[in-house]
Amino acid sequence: MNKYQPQDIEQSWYQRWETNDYFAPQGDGKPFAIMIPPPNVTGTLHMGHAFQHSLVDSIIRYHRMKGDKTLWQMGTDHAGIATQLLVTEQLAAQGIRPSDLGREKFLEKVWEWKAESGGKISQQLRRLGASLNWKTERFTLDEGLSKAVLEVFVRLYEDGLIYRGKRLVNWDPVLKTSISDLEVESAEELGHIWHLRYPLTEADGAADPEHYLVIATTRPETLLGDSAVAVHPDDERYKHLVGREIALPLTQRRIPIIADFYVDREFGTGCVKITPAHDFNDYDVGKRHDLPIINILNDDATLNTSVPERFQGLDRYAARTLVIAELEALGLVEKIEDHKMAVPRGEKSGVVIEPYLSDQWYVRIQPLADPAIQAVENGAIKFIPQNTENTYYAWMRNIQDWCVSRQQWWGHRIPAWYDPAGQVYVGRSEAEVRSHHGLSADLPLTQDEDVLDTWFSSALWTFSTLGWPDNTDDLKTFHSTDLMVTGHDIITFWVSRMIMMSLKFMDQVPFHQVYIHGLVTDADGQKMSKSKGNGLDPLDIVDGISLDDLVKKRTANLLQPKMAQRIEKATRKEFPEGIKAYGTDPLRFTFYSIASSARTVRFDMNRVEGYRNFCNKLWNAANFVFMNTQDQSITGTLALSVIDRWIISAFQDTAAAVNLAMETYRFDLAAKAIYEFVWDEFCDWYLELTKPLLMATDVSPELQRGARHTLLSILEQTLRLAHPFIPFMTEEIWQQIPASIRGSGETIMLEAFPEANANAYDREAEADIVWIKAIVAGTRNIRGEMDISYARPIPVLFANGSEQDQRRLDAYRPLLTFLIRPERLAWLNPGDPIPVSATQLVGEMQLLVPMSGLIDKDAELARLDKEIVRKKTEVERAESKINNPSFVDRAPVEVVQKEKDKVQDLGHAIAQLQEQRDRIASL
RNA sequence: GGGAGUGUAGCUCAGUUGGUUAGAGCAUCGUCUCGACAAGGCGAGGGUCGACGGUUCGAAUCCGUCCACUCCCACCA
Repeated sequence: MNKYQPQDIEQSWYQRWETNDYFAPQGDGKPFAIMIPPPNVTGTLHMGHAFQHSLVDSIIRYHRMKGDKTLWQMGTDHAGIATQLLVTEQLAAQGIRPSDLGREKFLEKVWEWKAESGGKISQQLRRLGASLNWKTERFTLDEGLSKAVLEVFVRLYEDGLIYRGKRLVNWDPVLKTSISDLEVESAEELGHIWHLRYPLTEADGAADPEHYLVIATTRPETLLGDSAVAVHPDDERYKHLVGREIALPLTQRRIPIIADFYVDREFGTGCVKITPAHDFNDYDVGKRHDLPIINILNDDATLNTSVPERFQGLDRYAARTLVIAELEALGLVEKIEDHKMAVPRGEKSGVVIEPYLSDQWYVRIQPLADPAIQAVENGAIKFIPQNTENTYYAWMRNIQDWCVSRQQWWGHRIPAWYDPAGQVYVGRSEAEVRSHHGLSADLPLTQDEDVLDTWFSSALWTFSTLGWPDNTDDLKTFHSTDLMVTGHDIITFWVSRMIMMSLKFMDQVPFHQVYIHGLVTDADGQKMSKSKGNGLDPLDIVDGISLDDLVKKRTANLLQPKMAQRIEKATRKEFPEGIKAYGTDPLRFTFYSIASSARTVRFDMNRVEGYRNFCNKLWNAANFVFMNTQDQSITGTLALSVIDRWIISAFQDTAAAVNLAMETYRFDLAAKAIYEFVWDEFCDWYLELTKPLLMATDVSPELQRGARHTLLSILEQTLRLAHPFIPFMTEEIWQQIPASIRGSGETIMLEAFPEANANAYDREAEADIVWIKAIVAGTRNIRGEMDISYARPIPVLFANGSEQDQRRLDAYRPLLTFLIRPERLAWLNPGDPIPVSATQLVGEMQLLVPMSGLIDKDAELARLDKEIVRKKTEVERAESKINNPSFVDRAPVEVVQKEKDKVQDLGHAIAQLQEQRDRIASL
């Protein structure tokens, strides 16, 4: 075998798997299905994806190997706003505006773009090794899914669960569309708060220059849309003014002073301007007091015709400047203060969001939410880890009607038509609408211009991908699906809506379990993001990237070009030599290792390096196995030595641990169990212990065959156990295992996943190996501490041993000789003279290395002292427990006995060591 | 303001229902090219488990208070 070079083996295997259709559900096993959270069709793979899909792939491969009829459903999302924005930007670069093209031409461009770049993420998923069923790949805007969307919308409408209404929504003035609460991100920003004087009116209605209320606002331009000033009903300062009027500056309007409990007396002056059309709270106040709702904005956040002419057409911020200037001229600005406040920005556009009054479609959510809450409460759906269900409950128990219309072009167009009188008809098509409502053919109907929120179609994902509304075989077989794997940020957007829609239309939960994984951050715990320039492309870890290319990638297309320099500096510091090509398997193994139940997982390149080393270790171990088994007989009568029986036994523990870890989604523990078995047991001990056996000339052929067989067999089983995590290299090595061991299967992917075999445990062999390890470790410790080269043979003597010790020494002398390189191994009988020696204890037995010429007296004294002190502190601790009557009384008998045994054993040990120490000291 | 989480070795993290000498990887120090592997072998050092109190025979683990950090939701104009 060659050196371990992941890039040599990974690509070709994936192609073979896919060509041979190994990813398709097969067999008669229990169905097991996971739907991929559909990535944006025009997107690229980021670390979060790579992490998530690696986790899912291991689960899928695990179930497939277990014999389940396993489906990992592939699909992509049309990602309405994001994709339309992307294409709009592309066109802008060519100097084209969407409005120049018109709806249809623009959509053609988007489909073109999808055709061009839509395959990218699929290719990246293949590089990751994701065993998705490509053959049934779906797209949220394909024909079938569009049919499902239409069906759902119409049925909801017919059930009275969809309605149209004029409300305040979050409005993105750049994208010119409504967006959902969830797509608004608030961050603290520094701004100002203006304290403005609002003059009271005099009896004749004119402004009273002497008497005014001071109101505080962060948005002075909205003054132009004020309908009232509110005070707290119990506020003694203002009680007498309720009912009087304000002469609203800059306008000719007079507005009332009202009393409402919404007002916080402690804040500012206790007077609040009320602008119902431009603030969610004010909107509610306005409703309660039947105030006029004065919309002062156009859809691009310029001021409209309901304000005085000089403000019309100004952008909201230009208007703010002018409003303040005029108020100052009038002497109505009391003061301006710096102010920290949460500013809502559009997730996609980054622009400040306006509450904006517009006509929108809504889903009446409560009737859908109630059963969805129950499904989690009664355990039909389980969240893992369980506390993540709090996020779900918090959202669902406070849920607001869902605004599902978007003023976009790219998406599912709302199936509603209007006649000239404004009457609305909802149906599956214009033809259906006409026939259903008996409309004459010459009545002109125009379809609603809006499209649906992207999450509307995603909400149907678990069943629409399987063919719903048709009752297909796939739907019957795989729904409800078994597991949904996603990040906690997506619980509200998606998980909750899938549960609601699936219960409504399938009368089934969409999935039985939801595994919520942590968020991948950089090594400093910072969220990876384009704007911070700290993101990593998973494929750059697989394939490697030069420092210059990495810098280029991170600083390209920044929203804030100013950041480029800082990002470049940080990147050059963090990756002075770029990133090496580590390969997919090591990257994947890293993901499993860091996937504990923590809410954030830091991605640390050092760990990738460590797990690359692990893969290399396994590779080289396989190399060793093949070297020692090729052209050698492995069939015929076999005899298993103690080391064979031990490693077989140890493997069962590992298999049990990995199975348990997979059932509980503890990928880190699965990875750890495999890592430790391969490295610490198989490589460090088993391979070493087989060497003397395989090289010996005086050992029976049966035993040698047994060792060769076990080498191959344990390697083969280990490969199967590790396959869900490191699929490529396990396949590559597995293919080289002789068919007499591995069977005639075509691929490791479809072989059985190992389970612990209760009959294969051999505790006796395990105990013997523990003994051998202790002997070897004892001499190694003396060698290491005394600085005795491994090349120099040392005499090793055993004193005070039991019969069992002697039996073991006789049996394992060749093994020990190989591992220890002693000058001799000698058993001392009681009464034999004991030379002054460096000493290690193995149970009661003393392992002695005579000091003559080898060992420094002071060094050995120091070594013994250290050991004696260590044992003494331990014995003291145990003794204090035993001497405590309440411990002896109350602790379980076996715990007490354990402490007593410990004191006794340690007592003997200390006595022996002390004796040795005294002898050496007296030299 | 409401909710959740985290704090264990220099760094990143395990630690399963309270009973281990508190572990691992990386890093550090020493040493070794011995028949798979220097992307390696062997040996070693390193922690009053955030702080304080409580429950208990016994606390990293359970409870309370506090400190520090993180995230989510709702936001005071």
